[in-house]
Amino acid sequence: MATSSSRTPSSRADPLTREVVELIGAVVGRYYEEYEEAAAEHALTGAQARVLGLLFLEPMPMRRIAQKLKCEPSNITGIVDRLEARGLVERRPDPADRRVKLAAPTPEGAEVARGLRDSLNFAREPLAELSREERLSLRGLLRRMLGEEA
Amino acid sequence: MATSSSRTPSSRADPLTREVVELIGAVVGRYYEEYEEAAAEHALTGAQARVLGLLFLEPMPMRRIAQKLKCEPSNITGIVDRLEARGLVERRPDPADRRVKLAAPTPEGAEVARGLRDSLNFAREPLAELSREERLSLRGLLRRMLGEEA
DNA sequence: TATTGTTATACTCTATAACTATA
DNA sequence: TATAGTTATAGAGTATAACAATA
Repeated sequence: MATSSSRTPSSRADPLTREVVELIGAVVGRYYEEYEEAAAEHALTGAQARVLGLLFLEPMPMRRIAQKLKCEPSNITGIVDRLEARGLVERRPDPADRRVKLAAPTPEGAEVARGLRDSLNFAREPLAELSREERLSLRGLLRRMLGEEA
Repeated sequence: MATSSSRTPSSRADPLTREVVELIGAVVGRYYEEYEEAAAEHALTGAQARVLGLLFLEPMPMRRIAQKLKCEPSNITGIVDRLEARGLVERRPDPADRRVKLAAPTPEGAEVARGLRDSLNFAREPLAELSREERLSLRGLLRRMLGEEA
């Protein structure tokens, strides 16, 4: 299905779409960069920061972290190990199923997660260029792009 | 300058800005995911695909690749090694400075880079939700966000 | 002396496969 | 037997430090 889907014009997108894709790429690069910097300020790797941020929203089983991050469950073991060694996350037993371990942020972990989130909000410099009206417009367009999942 | 910039309100951004930041985060996650998938379809890692895409735009010295990707120059050696081993990139001497090695895509590398770019354009599904007018609007907003660099 | 690219080293992230303890 | 989490392993990306060749 990925190979020969009948028509595959050499220029797949009109210039406008192509340019918008490029601009999104630029935003992605910038966002990613700032996210990594914010994580590093707390001596965390990007992956560790993402896991901590996820658990800050809601404690969950190891397996579900892997699903959210779209990686193999075996990777989560090490990431949570390192977060746990730093006292930012803890593993709790699940009363309902003794196979399951629920990962949850410690109070200190929650504090770091808040700091991370705020750094990121603070690192929203690009948005400062936009007026309130423009941000409303951007919000609408991004919501449309992302469909109903957001 | 990163530590104590006087006022640091606990809620740094208004709800609208905060939501837009979240939406951008969602777009970033989606874009990144699709980029990695497109790279994997060509049996490339994300980093390899980024280097190849960069060289496709313009051959450049190893050092400059590192600057563009914001990583240490020593990392580029290995990435280019692997691309070169696959015949996608070659190292050329710089006539002007014999310390410098210019990395450039081979014809096959250029073809793969084109395929990658087109996959990415094709993976613009989210944009399909928007009308031409909306895409124009989005382009304007993204340009504003990114300042004059885009 | 300073710079370019490389090597050596150590750590993290990643996927795969095999293991354990539960269910 | 199936599932949750782990361990073991190997490959790749990353930063740091030291090195050779060239400027």
